[in-house]
Amino acid sequence: MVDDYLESQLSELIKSVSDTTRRQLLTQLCQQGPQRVTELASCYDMSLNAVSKHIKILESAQLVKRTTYGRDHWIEADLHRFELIENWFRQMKSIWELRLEALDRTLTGEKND
Amino acid sequence: MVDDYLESQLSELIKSVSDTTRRQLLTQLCQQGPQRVTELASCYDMSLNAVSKHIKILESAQLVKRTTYGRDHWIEADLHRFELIENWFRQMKSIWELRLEALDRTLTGEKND
DNA sequence: CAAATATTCAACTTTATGGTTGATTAATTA
DNA sequence: TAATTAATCAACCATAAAGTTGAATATTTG
Repeated sequence: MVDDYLESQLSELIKSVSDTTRRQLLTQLCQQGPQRVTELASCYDMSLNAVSKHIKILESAQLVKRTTYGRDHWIEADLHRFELIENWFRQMKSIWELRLEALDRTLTGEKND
Repeated sequence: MVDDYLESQLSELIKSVSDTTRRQLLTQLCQQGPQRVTELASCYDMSLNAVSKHIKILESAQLVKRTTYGRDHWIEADLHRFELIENWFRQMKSIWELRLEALDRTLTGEKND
């Protein structure tokens, strides 16, 4: 009964932002706007290839999009997909809080009898 | 200038919810309240040990807490730490949206000159 | 056209992750 | 007290993840 597709989408999305470098890349892109791969890479203490891979991971999670002009690839943040994750968190918290409130009512003693 | 401690806390938290089984465990705990390890494990198609490990991961991310009575360990969801993740998402989205709005103003043509 | 540049692809290494089984520890119950 | 039960620990395995280097592929520029 659990939506496997949503579940795996959620896993991919969450994993993609679980890495510090990728979170930094996203921050950088949100703050400074679209940038080329080499530009992005210059900020990190790792090979261009490593950064290129991180970008591909963000891309396949649909958190960035790529536009290619000749040999230059422009990478741009696209946080629409954040909604999926945020919904999950919101939903979890509401279930959790509901139980706590119900428990609280029980402990305080139901007034209705 | 980046807070390394916060960063690694965030990574640990996000990683801990990036796994489907752990998300399911959390859901189960939020919906049904505290449960023992064996009870929890009975719902999954994997060994008790595997589930026990998942619980430990959630525990060290401080998303569940454990209370021991004799040989029974009661596990309870505790989503207070969600705030950290939610703050990050909120902050990212606001940076992203700010840039988009600024860009939009630019394209529409600044009225101020 | 040759050299330089931007990027990815491929192969490899190391370490982390998610799972297993078998043994151990501690608490309960018959 | 012996057997059962709840849970972890330890060692292991397979796969995934994060990084490296070197080569390949386009595109641009001198």
